[in-house]
Amino acid sequence: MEPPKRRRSNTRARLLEGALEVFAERGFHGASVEDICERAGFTRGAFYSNFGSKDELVLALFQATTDRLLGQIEALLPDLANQPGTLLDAVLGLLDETAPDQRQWHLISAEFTLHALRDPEAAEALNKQRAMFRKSLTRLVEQIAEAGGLELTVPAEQFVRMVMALHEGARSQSLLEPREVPAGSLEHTFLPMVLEAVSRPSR
Amino acid sequence: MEPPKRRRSNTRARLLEGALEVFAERGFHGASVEDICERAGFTRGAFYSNFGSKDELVLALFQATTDRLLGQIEALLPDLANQPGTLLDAVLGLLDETAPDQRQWHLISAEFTLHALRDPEAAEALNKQRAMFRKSLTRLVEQIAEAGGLELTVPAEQFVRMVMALHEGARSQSLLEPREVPAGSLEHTFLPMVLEAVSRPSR
DNA sequence: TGTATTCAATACAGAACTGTATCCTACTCT
DNA sequence: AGAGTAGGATACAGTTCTGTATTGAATACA
Repeated sequence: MEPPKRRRSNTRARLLEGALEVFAERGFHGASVEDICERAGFTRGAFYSNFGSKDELVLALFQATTDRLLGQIEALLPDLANQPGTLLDAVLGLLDETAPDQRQWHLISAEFTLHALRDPEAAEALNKQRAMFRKSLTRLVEQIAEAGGLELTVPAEQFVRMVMALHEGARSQSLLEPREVPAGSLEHTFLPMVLEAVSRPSR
Repeated sequence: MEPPKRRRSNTRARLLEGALEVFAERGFHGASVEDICERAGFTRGAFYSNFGSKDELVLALFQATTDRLLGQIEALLPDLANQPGTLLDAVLGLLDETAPDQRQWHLISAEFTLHALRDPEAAEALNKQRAMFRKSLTRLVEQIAEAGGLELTVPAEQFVRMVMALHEGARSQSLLEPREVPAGSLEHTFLPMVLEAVSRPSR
């Protein structure tokens, strides 16, 4: 058998993964601890040996996704900043590649957001995560703009907020009506216009 | 005492109202039938005398909000279409005035959407409601554009989809960070640019 | 005025869920 | 090889929730 530490952390990881799936399927309240354990191939004994409560699991899961997000950004940023392609390709690429499974990620993300809108502590955690993500995107925008000889007429962060807002709303529509709103269609139609409107050649 | 029919429908209305509040506070799964009854000032007897189950209540509540929305739109459209103001003022005005309590409406709306993303039947109902709302907005846009001598270079419905997506994402940010993102700020900053980009004087 | 009916309250049965306490198994370390 | 330990399974207690069945009160109607 495996050494115990690796075994334990593996169990924990599988429980977190199971929680991600089950939360996406049924929501936080709708998913029972037993559902999660079953999905991960364990019983509640394993769960309470790794987490103090369901609430604690939610926090841990949030932290885990935050860490994963951070790691992915660090891995992707250098490529996107230097490699060819337009500013928007880079920004939308980062948004998409950090959410490999669009549907699951959106469900979890919406669930977290809803939770945060009701719980100030969760809101703080979520806002920190979003601020971090936004900052990465903002820097990416600034770098590419400068490299391309462009100057923005609004703060880059404001522009990024707008992109994130549109992306979130558009994803919701795409998931609800995949035929009518193909993924990314709204972004690709309108964001070039916005970028055009807020940028000019730097002197 | 009241005549029984009025009494009954009043009870039903109060239960729906209570459900709206409690759902907004705790979410669908988090709110128990008893919570809802207590909020409305009744016991579960009243509830099961008016609704067959919690699921049925959710459907009824959705239908009720849909009806309310429809009524409000009909009341507002004539004013907005004819009275002065820009196209964007009219569109954003309609979006805002149909959601008097931004926070509660967003919570309920997000909850419904999440529900619909997991339940095809709910998705169909939600899509119908959204289609109706979108159609009203689209016609409003078309009317005002024509009256103002403007021509859109993209389908009006596509433009409206984009406005709705941005509005939804922006509202989420505003509720999470009211100080950093005042309500409506993203829309008012960027939508004029988009409109400028997709419209031209009609020949 | 008396009877029937409607609506909501109360009492209750059954299910599901959380969290705890105990036990068992497999690995570690000497 | 044998003792100790950690991780996970099993069994259980207590709570909470949904939904039903019954009861009581107020109104309509004859």
